[in-house]
Amino acid sequence: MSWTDERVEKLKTMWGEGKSASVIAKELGGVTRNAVIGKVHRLGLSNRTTTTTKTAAAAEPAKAEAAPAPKPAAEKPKKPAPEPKPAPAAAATPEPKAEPAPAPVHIPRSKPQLIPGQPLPPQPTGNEVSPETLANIAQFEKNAKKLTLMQLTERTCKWPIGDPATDDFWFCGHPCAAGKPYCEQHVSIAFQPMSSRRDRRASR
DNA sequence: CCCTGATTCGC
DNA sequence: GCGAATCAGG
Repeated sequence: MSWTDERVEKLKTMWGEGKSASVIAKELGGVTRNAVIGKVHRLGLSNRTTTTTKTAAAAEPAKAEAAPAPKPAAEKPKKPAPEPKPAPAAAATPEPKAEPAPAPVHIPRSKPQLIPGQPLPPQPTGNEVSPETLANIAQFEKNAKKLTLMQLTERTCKWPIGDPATDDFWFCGHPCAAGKPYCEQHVSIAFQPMSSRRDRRASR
């Protein structure tokens, strides 16, 4: 696959829309995310006010060019227009920038609601758990992996620990069973068939 | 571990 | 010019 005009244009458009390189690559097909990024750089439409690195921007303080554009007198009467390039991509970006994800985080210990029929509302219900188990969990959480939201995957326990309003907050991060959102420890207190709560007393 | 973009360098 | 490999941040 080569960079035809159409493909380049699509690349420009999508990049302008803030799509990630991998998404663009997938969309275009036949190219990798690296190819897309490489092309983006070659096209000169790099920084998009996005995340990551910025080492280049930071490491660019000592670059004071003395001769930006001397252009004294008529040299090349090729174009009377001083600025033929209005940079449409940048200009056509209203940038509403609405935060889509405020904090879809659930609070572990304060949700007495428990619907048995629900397929996957594994909301960590504040079920009454045996003190031992609770202490167990507490100890367990103390040496959790303390993963950040970014680091969570399908295989990491997504049990929130601490106060989301403070920096004293992280996710368990222990490996979780296939399909389960939490590790075994947290699964055990996450969904309790509520019948077990009654049984628990009987078993003691 | 997963993702992001940035940079390098052989082709 | 191209893009895989690598780097670096989150």
